[in-house]
Amino acid sequence: MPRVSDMKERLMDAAMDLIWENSYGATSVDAICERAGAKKGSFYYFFKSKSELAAAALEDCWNKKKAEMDSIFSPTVPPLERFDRYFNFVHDRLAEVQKKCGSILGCPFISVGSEVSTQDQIVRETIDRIMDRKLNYFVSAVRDAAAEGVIDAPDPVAKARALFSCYQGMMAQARIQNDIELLRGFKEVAIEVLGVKRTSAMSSS
Amino acid sequence: MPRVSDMKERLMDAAMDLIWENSYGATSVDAICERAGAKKGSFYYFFKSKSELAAAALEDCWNKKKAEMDSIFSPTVPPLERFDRYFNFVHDRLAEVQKKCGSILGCPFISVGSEVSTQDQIVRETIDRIMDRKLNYFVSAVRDAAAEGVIDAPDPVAKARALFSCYQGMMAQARIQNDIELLRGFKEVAIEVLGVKRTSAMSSS
DNA sequence: AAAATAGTTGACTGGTCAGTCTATGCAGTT
DNA sequence: AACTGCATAGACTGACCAGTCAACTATTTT
Repeated sequence: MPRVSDMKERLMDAAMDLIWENSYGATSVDAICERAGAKKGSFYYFFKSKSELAAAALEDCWNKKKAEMDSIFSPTVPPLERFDRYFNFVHDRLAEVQKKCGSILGCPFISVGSEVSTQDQIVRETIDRIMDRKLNYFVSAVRDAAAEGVIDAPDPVAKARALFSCYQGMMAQARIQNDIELLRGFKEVAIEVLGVKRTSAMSSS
Repeated sequence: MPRVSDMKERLMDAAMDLIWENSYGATSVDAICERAGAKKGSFYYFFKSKSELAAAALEDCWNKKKAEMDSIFSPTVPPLERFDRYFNFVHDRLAEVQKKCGSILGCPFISVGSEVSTQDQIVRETIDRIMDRKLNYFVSAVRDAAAEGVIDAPDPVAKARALFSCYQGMMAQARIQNDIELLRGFKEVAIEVLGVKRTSAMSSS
């Protein structure tokens, strides 16, 4: 086999960075190439359009996060503690990114999804799929919590979806207001949304 | 005084329609002009940039909604019923828009806000202000509900914000999935987030 | 070393973008 | 009829946009 290249990776990473920080519409192919150190030709050698690259970049971004998600939402961890760990993890990650770029960027899937949903079916469907996979971690945790009797959840999917939406909403607001403090108190909101019984609160880290 | 023109209004309406249906980035000044039946010269006679028009259009959109909000959230209405009416109102409105344009568009402030927050301070601040005013309706209702004893709310602002985020998150998801059904069951979520006491549920319309 | 595969280069195209400018129309005032 | 303030017209600019293409380079296989 001839030489191998990491350019495809670099293009996806560059795209993800720029799209997350700015937006899909405000990110040009030229800008992506510049950041990746690629020329136009290379871009269109690996991807047949900007929208296909965006879909690939989002998918790739998810795949990189997946291992961490599996660890945080491991069935060996008590279900409510999974949420606790997850919210802390996201908070720390956003704070870290803020140091680099000066802004709270929130969840890229929600931002980009809202932006392109009516215009770009490829990207829309990719995000739809990713969000669904993300939701499933919540569903399992809610189910396990109900099985342990720490919450009541006659409809675990509905309850998981409620918590999920709530979290996504908070992140969108945090991005708009550029204020991470909104996410700080999310654990209390989660307890209320889940309807955690008074005897079995989450750890108070 | 010479002739009066409704062109400024028409430009704002056209901009709002296009931006809500597509996105800020995907909406060109030319497209706005075409829909408003205006020429470039008129556009730049009334607004000094695209971003200033967007801010004006969003502000104008809010002002048009304000009267309806005042009526829905009137202090003469029992506090929990205010939420009930509001969620129904938004649901019906989104369903109506869907008939015209084929998509569930969600909340324009959240979508546009997430899109432009890191790039356009004028628009960002406008949306920030609007969201805050919107939140205040929630805060008053939560306070009134607490005063009546139908919920416990040691921190009414936090509770209102939690419900608000939750609702915004659901709308963002409804847009991405193009599915209004997500909003149908929001009343039950609201009851849980607010922690409504079992004796005082919302009306079951 | 020749061939084949995998990746790179950068000039180029044609269209669209936000924004500018000068000329013009239209109504009420003097 | 001339003046004045508001509003419209639409051609124009130069930057930038996504995407194309034919020539080129580097590595491995035969």
